[in-house]
Amino acid sequence: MTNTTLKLLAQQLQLSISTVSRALKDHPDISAATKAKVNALAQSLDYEPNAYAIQLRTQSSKILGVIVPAISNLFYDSFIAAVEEESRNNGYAVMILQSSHNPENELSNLKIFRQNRVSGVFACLSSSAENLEVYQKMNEREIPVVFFDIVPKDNRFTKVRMADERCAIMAAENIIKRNAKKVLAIFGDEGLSITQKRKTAFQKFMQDFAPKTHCSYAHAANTNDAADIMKKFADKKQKVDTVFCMTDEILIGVMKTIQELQIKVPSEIGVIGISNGFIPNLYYPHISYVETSGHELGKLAFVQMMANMKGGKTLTELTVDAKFVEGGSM
Amino acid sequence: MTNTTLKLLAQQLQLSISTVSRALKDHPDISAATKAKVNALAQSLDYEPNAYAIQLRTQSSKILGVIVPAISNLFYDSFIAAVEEESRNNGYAVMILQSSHNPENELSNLKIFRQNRVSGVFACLSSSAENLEVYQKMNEREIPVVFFDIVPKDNRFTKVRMADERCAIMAAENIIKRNAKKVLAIFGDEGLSITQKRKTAFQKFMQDFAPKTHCSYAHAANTNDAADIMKKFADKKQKVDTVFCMTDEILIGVMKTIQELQIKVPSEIGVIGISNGFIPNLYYPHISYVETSGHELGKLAFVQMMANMKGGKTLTELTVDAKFVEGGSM
DNA sequence: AATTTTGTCGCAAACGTTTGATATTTTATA
DNA sequence: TATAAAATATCAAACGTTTGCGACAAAATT
Repeated sequence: MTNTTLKLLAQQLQLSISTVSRALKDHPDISAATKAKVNALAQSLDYEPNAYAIQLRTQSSKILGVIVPAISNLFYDSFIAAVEEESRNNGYAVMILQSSHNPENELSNLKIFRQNRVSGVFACLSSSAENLEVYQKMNEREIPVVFFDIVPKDNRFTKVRMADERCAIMAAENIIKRNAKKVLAIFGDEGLSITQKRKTAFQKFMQDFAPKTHCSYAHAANTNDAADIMKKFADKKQKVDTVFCMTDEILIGVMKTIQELQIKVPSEIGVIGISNGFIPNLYYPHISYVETSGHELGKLAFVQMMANMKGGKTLTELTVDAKFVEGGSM
Repeated sequence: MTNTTLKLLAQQLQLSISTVSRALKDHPDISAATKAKVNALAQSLDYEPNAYAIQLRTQSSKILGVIVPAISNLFYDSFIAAVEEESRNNGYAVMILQSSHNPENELSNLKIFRQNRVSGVFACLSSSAENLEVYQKMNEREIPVVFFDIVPKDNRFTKVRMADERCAIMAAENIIKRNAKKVLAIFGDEGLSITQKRKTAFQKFMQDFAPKTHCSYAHAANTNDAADIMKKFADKKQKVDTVFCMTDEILIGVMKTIQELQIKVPSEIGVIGISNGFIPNLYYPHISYVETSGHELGKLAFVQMMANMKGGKTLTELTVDAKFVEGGSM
């Protein structure tokens, strides 16, 4: 079955293509009678405007691109969900590509976006090795880029992210409030700026406000690493009374060890994390956490995108605030 | 900055547009010398073919659509991830839309796909009220549809899904092996065919092979429901010794109650689920589960899509097999 | 009655490609 | 040396829209 086009409608109605086009868009030049006829036929023939032709003609697509390290991730999936929702409500469709933490994929994904002439891209850097010229090139082509979560240091770009320092400090506050004496703080990939920000803020805060609290620092690349680290610090000699987990992956690893060794929470050990809340609520008692909402971030990113597309360049760095959610683990 | 087009390249090289086009595609008609020149200029001017023009001209897009109830979901996110990966490796980009379990959204999403002339769509039904004419219309327009997970009964369509009956039976087998006497089996939304299939198979198997085992059946719409149900069955009078959870959501709820009441797993209660494995491994001991891999299903769906796009209609219903993964909860 | 305004509609070019047919030059064959 | 064959490059139409401009009638204004 051949697709119905403006031309086809025009032929059947003995009208010109332009008249049909205008009728369908409710253009004032066209009489009500004609509009009615056109709409009726379009309806019965299932006319669907060809987005390609429109985009080619108008040089503007209604598609936004999202690059994410992985779709299957508790934080990014909710970010994507939020962006998709906002987009759809504003007449945009979303194209999602994953970089799998691989800069090469990131590049080829960007290429796909360029070829599909997306009208904007949300990007999360896949590695600490920032390859920014590509993004700069996007901007030169008037394709706004909004970075999220893992953002470049460079301030030629628009960025939205969690209030990383605030998150870390909030966690530290609650650790101090618990009157912890020996703290284990496990952070993520050392290469990422997000890690550095959180760690620096945490460290400084602890030194300033609880100089007598002994803090150990560790980095875990994944869940198993975190479980191992926790194991090491759970033995008699260096037993810690509070553990801070920078990510969900780390929290999961830590909890694995805690459950395995049957350490009591919160009496024997206090646990606090940074999370969107899903994982912390899986345990009993619920783990206390500083909330970072992928959903919120997605919504913020979207308004930034719209702002960038409408007005001139708004080279801001916005953060979404964090809040502490009391579980029963502290 | 204006985009570089074939026309621009042609002008600068004093060649015709068609020559440039053919040179870039390594067409045998064009001499090596010309090809070299063209490629060099294209490179230095960052030429990117305009996907819209190509799609308009060739009437075929390199975009696939995915409709999913929710992106932020432990099963669907891995399905999406797999489809995206396969697609990218085959030169396709993926457009993802969520229906939020709402048939209306499902319809408008399909519209977006039609207007963007996607060359195929993966669809997961958003409700038991199957609105199939729309999908039939897609097929008539030669846009293949591959249903996944929640599929229509109608056999005019291509479907891939988990081997639902097998999953349930495998779980039942392991329950019998444990020598369970009082079983609580919690299933999901009663309206979905996937629930019916699993429940029927489970029930029949238990009756046939362990007629003396007492089974209670319940349905939970979400995590909290499951937690409540579990609470009811954990009291003295009707204490169960084994619980079967049809979904991750249910498992989470059940485990919440189990942790809260400090019931020992597996000595006091055996727990078994159907899952992709992420959630079961969060607990200690790991929960035994029948594995249903969204990733596997995604890969299967993709090959079905390719088959449908190449050859004629292959109206098959394929299932991906399940396997039992021993945790320590049985 | 002559002129202007208003209401409808059509013409044609453009967006950036692809591709069958055709033209031109070079090389090989008779 | 003439002629066929091969190599190379060009022409022009088409894909389905949008949109500035012009055309023509009927209605309104002088």
